[in-house]
Amino acid sequence: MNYSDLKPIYLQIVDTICEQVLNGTLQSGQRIPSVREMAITMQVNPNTLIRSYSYLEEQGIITMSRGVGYFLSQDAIKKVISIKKQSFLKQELPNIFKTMDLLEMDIKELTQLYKQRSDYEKK
Amino acid sequence: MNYSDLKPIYLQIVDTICEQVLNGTLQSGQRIPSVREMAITMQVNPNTLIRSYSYLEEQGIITMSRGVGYFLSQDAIKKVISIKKQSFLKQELPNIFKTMDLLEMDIKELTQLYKQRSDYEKK
DNA sequence: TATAGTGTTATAGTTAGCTATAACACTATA
DNA sequence: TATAGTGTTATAGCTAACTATAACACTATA
Repeated sequence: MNYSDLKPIYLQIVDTICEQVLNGTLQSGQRIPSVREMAITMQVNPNTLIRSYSYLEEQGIITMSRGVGYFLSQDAIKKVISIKKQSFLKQELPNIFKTMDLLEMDIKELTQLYKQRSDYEKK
Repeated sequence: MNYSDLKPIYLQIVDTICEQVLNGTLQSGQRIPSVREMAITMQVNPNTLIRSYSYLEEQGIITMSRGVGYFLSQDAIKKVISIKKQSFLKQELPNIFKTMDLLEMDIKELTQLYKQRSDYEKK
């Protein structure tokens, strides 16, 4: 993991896990790696990882059985998508459009950039 | 000012000042409010504000004369635009496109959202 | 040259985030 | 029931960001 400075590590881990839910690395309903395991994978202190897991639990994306482990909710994918979509539409998008205004960049230019990157970045 | 948690206040202030450069509230070559004044305006400690000003100075957007004050560089607007553009293209845009993939949102949908908000948000 | 207005630095204290380390509590199971 | 693997909590210490407050240094100017 490459952690950036501007976002707390525990939230960056949340993002990583959400991605893994969406891309199928982690499967709905299944158990996810234990706190200690994941802490090692993410090269992070167990306490920090618990923050990530607790956060995901609050959001209803994972659930916990004491002494057993954490599990993805049945509708984990739905939840992740709905949360991501919400924050994209309400928080990120307004900022993006604002920046575009400042840079005097119109939607046409953005479309070009989108298509360009599709040529080589997309799977 | 409404400060968010995820970005240091001094950087949020940097953003605010950059905006004011671009929208003409602050004029190229002119003096900008003193550390103390701006600290009050931004409802922030002078030390914090010095961080913002120092950061802007490093970027070449403002310059300092001891005992006199801070001034916008002659080419402040150019510098702000070039820095913003750089970070938009290299940092933000890739993330935006990535999120769009995750949400299975295509450029068409984004264009619609862009045009919608134009109807009521834009000046 | 005194002074008001600049920027600057220092001290001390708070908080959030993170770390290392250790101990504790619960559960499944051999 | 012992034990290995879960999650949990606690202690102590670090750093970055921020705050309050005060003192210091430089510059323009009355």
